Amino acid sequence: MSAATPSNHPPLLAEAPAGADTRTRIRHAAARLFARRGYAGTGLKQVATDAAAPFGSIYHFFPGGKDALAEDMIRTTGPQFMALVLGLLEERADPVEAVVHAFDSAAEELVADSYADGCPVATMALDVADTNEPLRRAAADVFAEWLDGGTAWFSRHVARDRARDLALAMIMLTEGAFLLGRTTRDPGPLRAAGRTMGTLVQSALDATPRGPRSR
Amino acid sequence: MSAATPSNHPPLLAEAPAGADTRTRIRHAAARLFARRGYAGTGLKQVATDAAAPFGSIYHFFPGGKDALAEDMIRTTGPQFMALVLGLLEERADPVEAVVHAFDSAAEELVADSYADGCPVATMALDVADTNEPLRRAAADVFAEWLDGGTAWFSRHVARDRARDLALAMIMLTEGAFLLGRTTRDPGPLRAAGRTMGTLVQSALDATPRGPRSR
DNA sequence: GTCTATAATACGATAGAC
DNA sequence: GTCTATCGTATTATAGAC
Repeated sequence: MSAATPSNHPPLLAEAPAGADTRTRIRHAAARLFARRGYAGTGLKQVATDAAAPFGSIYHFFPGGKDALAEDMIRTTGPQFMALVLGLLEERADPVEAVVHAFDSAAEELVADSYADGCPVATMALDVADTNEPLRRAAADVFAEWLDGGTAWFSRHVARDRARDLALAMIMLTEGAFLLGRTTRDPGPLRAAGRTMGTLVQSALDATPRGPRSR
Repeated sequence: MSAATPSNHPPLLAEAPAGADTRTRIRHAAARLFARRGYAGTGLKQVATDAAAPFGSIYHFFPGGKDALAEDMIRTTGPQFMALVLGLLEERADPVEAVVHAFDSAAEELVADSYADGCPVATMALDVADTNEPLRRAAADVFAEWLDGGTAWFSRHVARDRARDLALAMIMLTEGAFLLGRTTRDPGPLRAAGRTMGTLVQSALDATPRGPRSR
């Protein structure tokens, strides 16, 4: 029923659409660069170049400068990334198959884009965790939303406290798998993370003998 | 038997010893800054300042400049970090208790250092994965060593293919937990990762009815 | 070996013409 | 709103005195 689109994944970090306006082009270029090169490693000059926009336009649309652009990027790509994962989970009805499938799909995409794009907020989060409090909070808010959303999803199958731990494990395994996958240029970690999540979901299901929600 | 030292953890990213020579002071200062602020976010001038060393000494001891310093940092702190984790695992005889205890200890340390220090190579790895091939390879080598070491450790209790997946899960959960913990300023993810690893090890043990090694 | 001065370049940010 | 020129200030790296 819900297994609709097989794999027409949203671009997420793709270039801006053809006739996009300047502001949109800047946002897309910044998202790509921040995700791939980190906060300090991204220069606004290159953002303007990649966006085919004049340098001054960055400060016209984002008066807060680099920090405003970075916070906008974290708060927009964060929810998009969660929506993408939740969409993959919906492609399989069985929860064990769903998590395995989601990670397998992520593994395919990582290979497809030459190991360039993983989690759009992880690099930024580590870069700013100790140096930029507003950006750290933005990343923390994103992770908190992910945890809520993941807990809600797993709560359809297991008790809430177990669902929360499953959601946490899902986020941590995703982040760790992308870190290893991008660094070693190997989709294996993502697939292994899928197998691991399958085991964890199965264990939680086994410990939840009744119907979907126990309360 | 092996449960010797309770928690006298090595410093890892601490300042250089009192009478340390210039080269050692530079290495320690660079390790701290690279781990906390990332590759592009770390300036060699500040490395010299923190090391209480003249700026030119950096290029005297590390003719390769910033890249040489960074690669040295990755290849030295990487094995140190694995040794620290393996040491924590040795503090409990039962493998399930061992992984739970290791993550609980890591959670304590993260709080103790005000959420500053997590994995010393993760931030660097994400920063350079797409921009600096030699450093990316250095980080990949470190992760490969961790995987081998972790597989060997879990192979004492379960079959080798299961041990490898457990080691992968341990690395990924560790990285994900430090990412979430540092970003949200919460030791909860590390403790949750410990519970999750405990579940996984128990599942693997249940599937390995015979003695320690099945082959 | 230790330390300083400086070169060459890139950065974020701003001013101001159009 | 679009675009360019420029201001300070960082950066990495080097040259050279001591």
